[in-house]
Amino acid sequence: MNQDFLYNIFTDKKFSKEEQAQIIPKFKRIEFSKNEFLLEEGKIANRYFFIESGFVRSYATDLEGNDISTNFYSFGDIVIDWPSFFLRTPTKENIQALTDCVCWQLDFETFQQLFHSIEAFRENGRTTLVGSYFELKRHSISMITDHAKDRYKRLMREKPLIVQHISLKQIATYLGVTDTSLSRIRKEIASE
Amino acid sequence: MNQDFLYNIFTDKKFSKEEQAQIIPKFKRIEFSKNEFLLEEGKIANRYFFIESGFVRSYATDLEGNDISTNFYSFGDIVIDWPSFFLRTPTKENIQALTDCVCWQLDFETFQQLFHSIEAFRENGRTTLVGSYFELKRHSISMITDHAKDRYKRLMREKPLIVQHISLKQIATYLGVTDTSLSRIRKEIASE
DNA sequence: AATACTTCTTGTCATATGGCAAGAAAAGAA
DNA sequence: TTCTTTTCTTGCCATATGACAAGAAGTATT
Repeated sequence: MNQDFLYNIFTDKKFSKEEQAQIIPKFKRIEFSKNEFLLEEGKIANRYFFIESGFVRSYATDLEGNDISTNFYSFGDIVIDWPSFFLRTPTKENIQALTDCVCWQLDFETFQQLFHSIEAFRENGRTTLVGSYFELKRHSISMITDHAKDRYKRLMREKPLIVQHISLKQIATYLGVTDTSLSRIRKEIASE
Repeated sequence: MNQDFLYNIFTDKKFSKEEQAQIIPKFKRIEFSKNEFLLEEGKIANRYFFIESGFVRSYATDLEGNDISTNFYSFGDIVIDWPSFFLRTPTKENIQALTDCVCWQLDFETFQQLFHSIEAFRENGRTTLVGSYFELKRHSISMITDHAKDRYKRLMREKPLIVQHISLKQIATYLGVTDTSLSRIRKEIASE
């Protein structure tokens, strides 16, 4: 039950000792086995997580039943379905452990209590959400302006751990290409 | 200086009379002429707006200097660069009036004061931000799963005003196609 | 080690969309 | 109105990427 991990999320720089003492003990350690779901499509996200170890993927399912990776998560990342968590609506995504994981979770009700009572906590939460928004927009613009190869190169540069640990097919849907194409792209890059 | 418009944004359902009285007078009416910028790349967004009338577009500029529409705004919409406004960083987008506009603006400092003092205001703000996130994700997934023609049809269905008032070129970059392609798509749809 | 299963690679061919350029149409300026 | 500029359409050809299928490589299971 070592909470050191959480002290690196809610750091001294942003939170007073008292605030840390109010926030950190509210998180509950939870383990997921490989392939287990952190959240399933259709359910309301009643909690969110920080990942201490392991890899996680979120994905949406299109009309033909193909899944599209929407994000990958690893050490230190927050895993949350923002719309479902805050709008209290059924999620459209699945979030699944790709490996065994250790996470720290907080439920919605506790979140609300902290959010409305601790200014630093809500500033921090807002910053995190806006950070996710920013990343999503970058990805979205990249889908328009960049070719598949450049998108893959950027992913390699910015999230090398993902590229190393996640299967080609799952990365391909994240980049908006087929696994066939991504395999060819990898080949080209290897011979550059 | 008729504030009826703002009472439809901060409705009775979500805000008490007292809260409305604290919030609404803080907004300042402002007009923009066609082509005027509400925000320019490189600057920090120190305010945001609600549009009472007119059309607005936000766009990013890629490496070759082409602009990519990231969003369109009309009556009742909030116009804000979330990352720049909240992270206090220079924006990467331009936001420009496509027609003469009437807006209501709130500056960051005033926003902060309201955000931290009125619970309903911050719940509302959070909801709005998450709504934007959700829309962005839908658009992003649509870029991967749908063909250009379907993306255009959806835009026609969901934002008919945009399709009617915004130029083909600007819609094209939003949909991630060339103006040439969009012109052909329109032709096909017309003959269906 | 042998079997089954999933993931990755590679070939062939198809197709959605891009690039470029020339007009046509529409909008704005004089 | 006339002139100018911008926006939109259309033709021709190029190309990035998809679809499908077969095999290879890797991983898991017994």
